[in-house]
Amino acid sequence: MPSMAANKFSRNTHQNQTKGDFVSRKQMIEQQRKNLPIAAVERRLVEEVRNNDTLIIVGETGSGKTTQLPQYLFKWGFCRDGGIIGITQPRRVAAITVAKRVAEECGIPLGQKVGYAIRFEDVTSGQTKIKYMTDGLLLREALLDPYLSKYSVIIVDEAHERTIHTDVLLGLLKNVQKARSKSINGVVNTDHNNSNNGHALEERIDNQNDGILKSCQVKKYNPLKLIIMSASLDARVFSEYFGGAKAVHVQGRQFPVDIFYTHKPETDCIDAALITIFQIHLEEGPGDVLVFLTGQEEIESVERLIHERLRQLPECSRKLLTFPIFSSLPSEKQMRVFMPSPAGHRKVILATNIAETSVTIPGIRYVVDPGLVKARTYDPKMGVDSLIIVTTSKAQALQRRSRANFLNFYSGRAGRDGPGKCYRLYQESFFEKLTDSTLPEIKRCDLSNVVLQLKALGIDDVINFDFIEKPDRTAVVNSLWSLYLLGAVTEDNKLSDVGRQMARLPLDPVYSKALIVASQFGCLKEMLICVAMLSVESIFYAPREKLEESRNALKSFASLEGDHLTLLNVYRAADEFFQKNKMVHSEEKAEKNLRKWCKDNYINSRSLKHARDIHSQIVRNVEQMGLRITSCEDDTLLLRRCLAASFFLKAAMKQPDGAYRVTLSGLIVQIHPSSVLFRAKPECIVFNELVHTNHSYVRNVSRIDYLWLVELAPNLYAVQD
DNA sequence: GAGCACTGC
Repeated sequence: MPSMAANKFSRNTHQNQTKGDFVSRKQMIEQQRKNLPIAAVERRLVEEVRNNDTLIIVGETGSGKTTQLPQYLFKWGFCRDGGIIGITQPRRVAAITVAKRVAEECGIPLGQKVGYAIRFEDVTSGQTKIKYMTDGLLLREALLDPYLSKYSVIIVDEAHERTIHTDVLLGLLKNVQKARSKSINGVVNTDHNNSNNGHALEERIDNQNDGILKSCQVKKYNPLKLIIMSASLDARVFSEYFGGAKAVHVQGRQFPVDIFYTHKPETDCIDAALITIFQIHLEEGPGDVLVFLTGQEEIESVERLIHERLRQLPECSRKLLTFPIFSSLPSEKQMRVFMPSPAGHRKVILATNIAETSVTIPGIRYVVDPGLVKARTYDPKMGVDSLIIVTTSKAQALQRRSRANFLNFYSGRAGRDGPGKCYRLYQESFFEKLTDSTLPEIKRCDLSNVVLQLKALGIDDVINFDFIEKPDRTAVVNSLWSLYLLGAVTEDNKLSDVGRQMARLPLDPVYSKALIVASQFGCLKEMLICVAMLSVESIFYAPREKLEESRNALKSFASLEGDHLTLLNVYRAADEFFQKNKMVHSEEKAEKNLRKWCKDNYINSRSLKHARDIHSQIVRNVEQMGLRITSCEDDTLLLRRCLAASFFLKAAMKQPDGAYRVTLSGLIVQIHPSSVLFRAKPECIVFNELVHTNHSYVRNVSRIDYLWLVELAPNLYAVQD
């Protein structure tokens, strides 16, 4: 009996136990590594990397490419000249968990040879040779070290996801690679076809610091090896982008999943999902169910309907438990999906696409996929974000199917308990019509930050930048225009000194500018808090069943002057509570009490923590920039004038019918119901977010005086007749 | 009267 053996074992001395565990664990890891599909092609892969400056690796999930390839490259000498192997991930959790696993495989503590770096957390050291990080972080590093000189190999993982960071990074790396190989050959590129950006990088280094270029000519950077890893159905896009780079395929290993389609099109997705859930529950063998829904509202109504129908079933068939999960759900409630179901019970997890990649839930055998997703789109002309429900791509459908990882969890062996099952609530012919992959993010979001970053990297001609896929031209032009209005670029489209300062801050350009404006107004202390709070997801948490309580809690922080001052009040109250606690308790205990305080006040503690982290980071940033952090104390009028001076691009005037007209675009909008000004309806407002859902809503709103706009942004505003 | 998912020296 395994459990008895374990008991006996634990009675051994501590030393023996550790040693015994260590040896067996080590052997187990060795065995697992050898069994990975990628292990069979180690030598070949290393040869391909040696022979190709850029290599595309297409590996299905379960191939082991993310954990193994960096170790192979290290073993075969790709760090010999002191270079580092950098591996980028689109998500923080992935960077952390993979780094931990690789350190364990190497049998060394994390942060030595193997480490990771993400925002707010750097677990690397001088010895680190294999560094996992987020792609956004590598972009930031490039601002300080345009040649990315410490890396000998950069691996861009999950490139098929085509996040905005990945796309910008690919363009940048292409330039860096070109510039570094030129530094060796000492040859000026005469290839006019594509020389624009490579030159830009050199010119920038020329202009900025002769020392760097000289040292680079002397030092002669090693060529940069680039590896693009993708699980894409189609490697051609990457290969063509990198001048016909070689692509190799690595086999994956997935647990078998049977796919079922409907016979006819479904008109009511919620109803179809419910029927499927109960069909699985009543007719199928053990295993939990994962249902993909579009948002919180849909999740909550499906949950209600499941409970209603359960009550109509006989007692013995009611052993079904529901667990919602979506991003704004507080962490402790999110965690519930990981609890094993009580004996004899089946779990149904109702999830948004958070469960597609970000959260891996063990024990799922059945996936229900209605084929829909709520996605963000952006209208560059109006500056409006929209959340619309669209069909998934084929790649998304495959990803959802792969979440049926039941066997992985219970036995680690395929085949023993039969395959997983994926129920697609549409017809097979419908699947064939889906697009291969999701529209890259760069085609559907505001680009002012991307444009600012590229300019800070010395790429002035952003419109002609060699993107893997060009963003909408008007989106780039409009970003340039708003950066010009913010004073970040000059009339001849060059980065200004203010723009260079703004680019150093890890914030939306409008918020970076607000800090600079606030330092002139003497309210930087307050603006640092506002901007940190505006940079995170919703601070307030209002569960449907406790709407009244949460509304009362909000009242104690609410300011009649607007959401910005309300957010400031929340931050100050939380900070005061925390500081008082720290005087009598340990830091850890104080943090725990703060989480409790958040819960009592219907505040999302994860969001608040994030805001506090951002706050301390940008405080350091502005100090380095030499800005003085002065406070306006209780002069909220001054602070609101500063908000007007900072957010003048997003102002709106009340109309006779109570709606608002956005001053620059003419768009008619409503104040979002979550705003403290929802009922007050002041004459003139500034706001930070414009999202179209059922209506066009503005969020994070403050009351201002129209005359302030005339005074503080005279180029755009005149006295009204 | 309402909130897809990520990310930043």
